[in-house]
Amino acid sequence: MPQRAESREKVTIIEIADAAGVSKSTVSLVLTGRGSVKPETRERIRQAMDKLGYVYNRGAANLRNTHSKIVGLVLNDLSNPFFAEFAIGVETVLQMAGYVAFMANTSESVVRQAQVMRMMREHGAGGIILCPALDSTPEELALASGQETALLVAIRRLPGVAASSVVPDNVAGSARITRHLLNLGHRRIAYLGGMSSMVVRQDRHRGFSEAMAKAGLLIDASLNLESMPTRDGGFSAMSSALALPGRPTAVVCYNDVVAIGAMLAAAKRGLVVGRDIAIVGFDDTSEARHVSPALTTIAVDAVGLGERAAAMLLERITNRSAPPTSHVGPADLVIRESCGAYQHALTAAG
Amino acid sequence: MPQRAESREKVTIIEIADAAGVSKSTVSLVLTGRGSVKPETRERIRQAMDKLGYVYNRGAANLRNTHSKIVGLVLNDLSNPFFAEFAIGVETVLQMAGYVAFMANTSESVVRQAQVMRMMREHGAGGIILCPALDSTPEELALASGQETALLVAIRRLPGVAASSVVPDNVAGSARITRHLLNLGHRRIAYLGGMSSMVVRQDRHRGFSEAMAKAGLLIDASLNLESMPTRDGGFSAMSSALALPGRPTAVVCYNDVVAIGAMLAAAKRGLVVGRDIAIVGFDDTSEARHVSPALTTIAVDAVGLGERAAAMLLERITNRSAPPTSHVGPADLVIRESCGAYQHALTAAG
DNA sequence: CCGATTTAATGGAACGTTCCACTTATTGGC
DNA sequence: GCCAATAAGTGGAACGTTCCATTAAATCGG
Repeated sequence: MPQRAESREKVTIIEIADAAGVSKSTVSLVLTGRGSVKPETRERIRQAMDKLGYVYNRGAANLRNTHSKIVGLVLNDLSNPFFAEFAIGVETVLQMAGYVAFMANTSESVVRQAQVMRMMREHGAGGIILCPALDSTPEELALASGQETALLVAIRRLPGVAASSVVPDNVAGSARITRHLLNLGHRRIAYLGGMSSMVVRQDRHRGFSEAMAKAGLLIDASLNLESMPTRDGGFSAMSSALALPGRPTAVVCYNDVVAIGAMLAAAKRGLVVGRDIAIVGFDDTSEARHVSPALTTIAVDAVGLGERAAAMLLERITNRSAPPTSHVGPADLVIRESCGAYQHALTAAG
Repeated sequence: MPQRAESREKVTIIEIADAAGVSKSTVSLVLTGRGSVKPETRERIRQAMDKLGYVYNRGAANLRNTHSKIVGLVLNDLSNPFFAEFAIGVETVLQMAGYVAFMANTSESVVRQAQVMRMMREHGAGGIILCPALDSTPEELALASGQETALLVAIRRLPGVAASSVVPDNVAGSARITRHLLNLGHRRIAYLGGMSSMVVRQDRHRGFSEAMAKAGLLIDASLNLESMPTRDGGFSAMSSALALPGRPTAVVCYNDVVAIGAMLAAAKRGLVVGRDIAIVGFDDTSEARHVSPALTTIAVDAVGLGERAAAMLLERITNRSAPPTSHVGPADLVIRESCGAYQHALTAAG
């Protein structure tokens, strides 16, 4: 009866060597596939490993190697499906390359972030993909990741940090969706949600402003409303917006979850979204598709960004001393119901 | 200017010792906090570590230790918000205890699952929390986790595997929501979605059957419809159900995502969910709350299950040789709109 | 002021690998 | 049949820690 694990204590390369009647060096050779070993011997060693239930000890190997096949993935908010999808993309590519991911969730806490990054370095991670927590500073990150560990900052750009980066094209996406509303005839457009201290908000708002300016429109300062980037935040900011004397006819939201909050607020006031008012989001999370009316938004392909991030990090890990690179991913307009485009088409046709 | 990382190469405990004028043993003492070291000396060592940018090497330490502070978390479907929430719960407890999680997503692939579990063991994980991929067999798992690595199976019960387990009370939850529909006067109730090979489906369907039997109702075999546990699966299964000669007046779905698919199918046939037909789910994902009409479902507290799983695993890791334990979490009825309870109350009152 | 105890610190042998420098066998060219 | 080249395999010194057995110095009770 072969293939039976029957070990009590940890079985090592040396016991395999004894069982197969070779030296530990030879076992190491078949483990790493490096030297040349007679097929017959290789087979004998393989069988000994199966029989004794051998488990390769990467910790010990890395002690000599330096090359660890571990990558850290630090997420600011795993409960947000957008980041979950991003993580899936990252993981797929890493697994393909034989790497394993240390995944951690910071819940927007910079102290947790520092903790987990330190942990990852201590475990010998060759690189870290970081979606930084809200108040991350470049200084912190500089010392949280030494030059042993390649750093890649994703999703949230972090000016002033020497690392690779992967972000969606927030400016272009925001400009795109704003133009869409302008094309539908809207002139009084609000920008709603997110705090202006957030870099992503700054980028998206810039896209909005540029599109408005290009259309020759002034921006009414009262139509720029901040909020927490949550459903509740969107709800209350939208409530304020609707109480304004000059109520907007269209609203560009910071992201989908804010937009959905805003939609609820509008509905509560008896407005039919897509007819009485246009509301659009950003991200194209799966919720955007299934909310009613379905949300017009900007798709940024979270999975694709994750894959790209992983690929770029691996490149930088293997090809050490390559300079940090940046990638800006596409941001595509997805027209659904909440912008009233179909309503509009109908009116125009009839 | 203190606190400056200025290392080119990896700095070790020995260099710290030299810099602080002590032996490596003393540095190890302050690192582990074990022996008694003069506060003054401790401080000197701490400063040397800061100045040289020392990073503790856990791989090397574990070589002696055996105790690794790594726990693996293997998820079958991270894109499902339910598992993302579960993961958050797990991670919170692990981080609190100074552990770090190796998180991996198998996308229901048993070969990926085997790969990542092997990887985790190779990295010296002290335990693994596993949400098993669909066709996992007890045999595979037995050899995928040796007796070095404590195994805890979560969410999906796996009969015949010697491991701790944490699952929600699927039978009771399903019975509960079925009784709710019976109380609303429904008699012709379908069970929809999931494949009957899935243990979770078996448990949930059993709860359904028992509640029906207790109400003295026979189950019409044509009203037990399988489907993939996805939105599309729910959609097509519901379409078939509606084409049936004796159409059901209520539908108990395998989970929320199937239920949402079913709702779409019903809406497409011109039925108003919650008035013309009752549809209920299971899990209480965040989508259930925000879909329209809001979904009546069973809440199982994914985060809580995750926390519990992590706590139980840690217990078993530290208190080695403790026998495997099981936990069955609560499953509470959440009444919203899709079951028509409000409609029903209205009718009853008027 | 002595022996016993406590405190503070130290070498050095593990831990399980890799990999370099070697040795032996085997093969090939001529 | 000889030399060179290749194939197959081997010891032993790292790698960065921990921890046991010691030592040296300080403290203490009587």
